[in-house]
Amino acid sequence: MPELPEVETVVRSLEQHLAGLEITAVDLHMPKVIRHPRPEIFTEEIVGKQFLKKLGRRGKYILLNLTDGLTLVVHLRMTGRLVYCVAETPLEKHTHVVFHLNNGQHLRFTDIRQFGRMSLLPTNQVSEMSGIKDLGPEPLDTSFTREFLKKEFRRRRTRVKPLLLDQSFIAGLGNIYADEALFRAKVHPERLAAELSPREVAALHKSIVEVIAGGIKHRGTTFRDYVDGEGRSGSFQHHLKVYNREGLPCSNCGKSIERIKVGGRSSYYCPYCQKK
DNA sequence: CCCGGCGCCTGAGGGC
DNA sequence: TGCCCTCAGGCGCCGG
Repeated sequence: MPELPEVETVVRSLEQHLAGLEITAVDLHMPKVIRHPRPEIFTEEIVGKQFLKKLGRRGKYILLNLTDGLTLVVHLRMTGRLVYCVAETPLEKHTHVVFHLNNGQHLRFTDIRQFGRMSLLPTNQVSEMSGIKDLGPEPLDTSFTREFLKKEFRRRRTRVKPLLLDQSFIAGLGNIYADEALFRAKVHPERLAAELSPREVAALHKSIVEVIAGGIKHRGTTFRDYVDGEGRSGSFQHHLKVYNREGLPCSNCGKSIERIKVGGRSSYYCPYCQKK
């Protein structure tokens, strides 16, 4: 389930391969993944364009910048993969889009669950795209300050876990990194955001930044589906303290990690270290 | 504003 | 070398 660190890793790994390459043809095996424009127009417009040196990311959205002022926006959702590979690589099952490149290689989009989507639009319209327009600050941006978190938490009437998953509040956190950040800050996922102490908010701010930076440093978390732009797994799963660790001992106190539903999502936490 | 629930999908894993 | 059911969770959408 690609979250900010996974998406950032994909972008960085693709950047070094795609710069300057031209898209010569597109095989569209699953037209519904193209959200905009209509599939036929999509192919027509993207063929002949080259990837720029600098690709981008906003929240969990991959921004593949192209010549002629266009950007290919890709969201991997749950099981999507965007991988650069030699053309001879056997077509993996669930390969929905193949971009042929002028060096004979491929950029392939595969997605078991078919939730992932892509759009082609003018670069200057990306920030206004639905899904991107309302994103909150990037956790690693200078705009994501302790004061921002304090101010926003104070006026929200919701529990802290769903708030961390709300992309219009902070961009890029998903279930894994939200649970890890809460554990490291010793905050119970069901606590009301407005009721956190200044000390807790400060700790949570710090732990969000640390856990996201740690995820990027270890090239993402791979449980099953996630790989980077070269098909390589990440290793942050070895550094997780609570996520997917139900019944295992807490690294801090030794008590058993528990799983509850908060806002309809699994939340892993330590009932001793993260008191309600 | 805020919440819960559904739909989209496939495959893994548990119970029997 | 089964079968059925639940669940995994990102996001858009809908209704209360």
